[in-house]
Amino acid sequence: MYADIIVDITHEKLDRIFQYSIPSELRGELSIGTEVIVPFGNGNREISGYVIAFSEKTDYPADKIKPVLKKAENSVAIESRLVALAAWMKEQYGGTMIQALKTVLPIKRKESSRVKRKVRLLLSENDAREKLKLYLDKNQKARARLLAGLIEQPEQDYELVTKKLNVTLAVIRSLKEQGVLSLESEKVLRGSVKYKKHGEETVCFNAEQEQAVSRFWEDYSRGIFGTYLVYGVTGSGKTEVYIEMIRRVVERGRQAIVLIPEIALTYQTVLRFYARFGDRVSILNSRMSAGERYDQMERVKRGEVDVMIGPRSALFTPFLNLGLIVVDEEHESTYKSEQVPRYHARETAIARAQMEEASVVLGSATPSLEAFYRCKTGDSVMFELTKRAAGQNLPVVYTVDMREELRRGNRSILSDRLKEKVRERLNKGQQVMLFLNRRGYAGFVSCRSCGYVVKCPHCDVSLSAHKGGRLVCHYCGYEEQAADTCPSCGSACIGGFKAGTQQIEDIVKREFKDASVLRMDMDTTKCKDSHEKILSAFSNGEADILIGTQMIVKGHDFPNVTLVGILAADMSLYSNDYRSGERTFELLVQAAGRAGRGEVPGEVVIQTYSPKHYSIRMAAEQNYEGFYEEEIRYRELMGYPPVSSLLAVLMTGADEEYLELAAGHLKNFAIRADKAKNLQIIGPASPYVNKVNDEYRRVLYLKCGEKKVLIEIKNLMEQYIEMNRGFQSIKIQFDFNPMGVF
DNA sequence: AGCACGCCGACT
DNA sequence: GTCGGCGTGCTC
Repeated sequence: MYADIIVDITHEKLDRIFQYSIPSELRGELSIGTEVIVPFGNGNREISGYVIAFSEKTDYPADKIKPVLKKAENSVAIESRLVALAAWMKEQYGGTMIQALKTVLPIKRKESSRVKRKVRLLLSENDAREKLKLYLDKNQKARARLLAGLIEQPEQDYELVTKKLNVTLAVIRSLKEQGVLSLESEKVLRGSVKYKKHGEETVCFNAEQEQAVSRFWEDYSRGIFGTYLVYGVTGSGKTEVYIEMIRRVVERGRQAIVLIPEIALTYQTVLRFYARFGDRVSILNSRMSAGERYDQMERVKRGEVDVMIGPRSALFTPFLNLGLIVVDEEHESTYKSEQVPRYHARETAIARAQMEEASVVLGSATPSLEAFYRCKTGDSVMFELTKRAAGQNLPVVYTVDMREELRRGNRSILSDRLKEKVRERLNKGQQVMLFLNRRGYAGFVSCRSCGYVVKCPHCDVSLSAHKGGRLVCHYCGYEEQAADTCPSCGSACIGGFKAGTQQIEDIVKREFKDASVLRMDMDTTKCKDSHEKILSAFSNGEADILIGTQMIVKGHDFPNVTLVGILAADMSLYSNDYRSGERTFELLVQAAGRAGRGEVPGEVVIQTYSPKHYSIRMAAEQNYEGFYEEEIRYRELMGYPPVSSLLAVLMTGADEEYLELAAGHLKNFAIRADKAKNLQIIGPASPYVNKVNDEYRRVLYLKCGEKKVLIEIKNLMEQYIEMNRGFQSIKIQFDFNPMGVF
């Protein structure tokens, strides 16, 4: 009997099974998922690993097999179920088993995992240059390379240095001994949020809520663990429904996970859970340190927690008897991981629930096409909540055709109707929200004479103009000062183009001189709590108008907001992204939902250049089903998810020509591997953003009606990539049903 | 990742 | 010849 072990080191070459013999004293002690200490390599360094399977036979020479040393101390007995889930994720989303395990396993290293290693030059520039000369004379190439790199940029990340300059730890060490550089590690620790305990509330359910809970409970009691979609407009009391379902599940001695998009945005929701379940609730937060997360997981394992609330990663809470997973605001794109494995929390929640005999409840006011499609095909049961709990009415929506405005000679970003409405509200002492769709599009700087656009030297994106003449790259943070004349033709006609939130702030301030204005976007919320501060300032009535991007439309009720203006509703509509219609609809409905949350009925003004587009029309009518019908027809026609499956293969490399070549080879391989010829292969194409951080990118799309086929092809491609050394200098990632096109 | 091994230019 | 830097390959 041998134990198949995955060694806990992040490196692709070690991402495979190593077999160890099991000494007699450990027999029966080990199970799948146990963390163990094993001897490894020459000199038998002791490292940790996870048992992922047991096998009777081995292909490896028996005399070379070493025994497992012991179980890891304070070994987090990670549930074998989580290892199984990791295996499922690896299969579904690609990547290595190690990567999958790392996303699934509780964080065990107390603080050290948050440590970042940095290399810093200790010499002055002159001394360094002298030293560099010395190295070059001695023909010490690696040292010279490293030093030259450090002269350019005296402080760098360890990983960056080793990769970019292609030097090994040995080189860095010897330079350290010579006093040329220092290798330091930075610890990052942050405080947690404290939650107050509240008294219990009594809740009365309306008929729809009652029906949802009882239908769910009927199934649950009979041992039917299904997937449900709570489709309810904002303010229809979804949270109460979740809480009641969880209460019943917890009463049966099982635990529940509640996934929410971002903790800060649903602070009020969290408080409600806290009020109901007290300290049996634990909260995971993206701002928490590894140590704090670890403590939470320890509490979970000691059985002190019944309900875990948190973002995507909370899905992997090691509950022993998981009974229910709630995915709130299920349509949110933050549920899709941007790192390998690029899993979707909704799909993964459903998979985990099936493995552990638990139910899944999805909730949204604007369900994802995927979730709604599941209901149509009978894979999920839908509960509809149509009544706003407090009995408020839906807002009145006006659509303004901006082409018409232009024809009438209004060249402002604000339509006459919106201006008039804003003034009306200001006179009444009510608040207004102005919402700008997407920041990235606006504010780029171009030359009106020759058309030159100022771009980031490291990424293929235009720089955005900020206050004080700074030009900033939103991808890598690069900054430069804006030039007075065009660097290409010398013309003075160079300047900012279109409007970002900053420009709109200026325009609004000019238009409504007596109103106080707050702005909320990526720049004003960089600081830790600034997000909360701006929202609470607005909530307290410290400003009349709030201007912002996506982030102002989610969470937080502002009872005094009676007008919402959507400035450029179609800004994201005509990118060639297959989800743009869905995203536009979602945003518009959510933004409109901000109006009239108090007693005064709300109004919404949607400014658009394409008032006939179904996303905008249906959003104005608040008609989800109408939108769904149109959108699903389009997805069907084009073979996009959820009707078909789409696999994006992302390739990144520093050498563009070589990347192109490799991408072509991979495409040809896919064509050959697709024996039944039921695959549609598109590309390799240059993504919209062609270069990030000096690395070029290419993308290949594979479409197929059957997901199984795509997964098989993905597995074959992974093998092919591993076998051929030509792919070594290229990073390849798989992304199933990506959140957009690249 | 980390360690040993072996190649190759530089220097006693 | 030998010393030391640096790339390469292996780890059950």
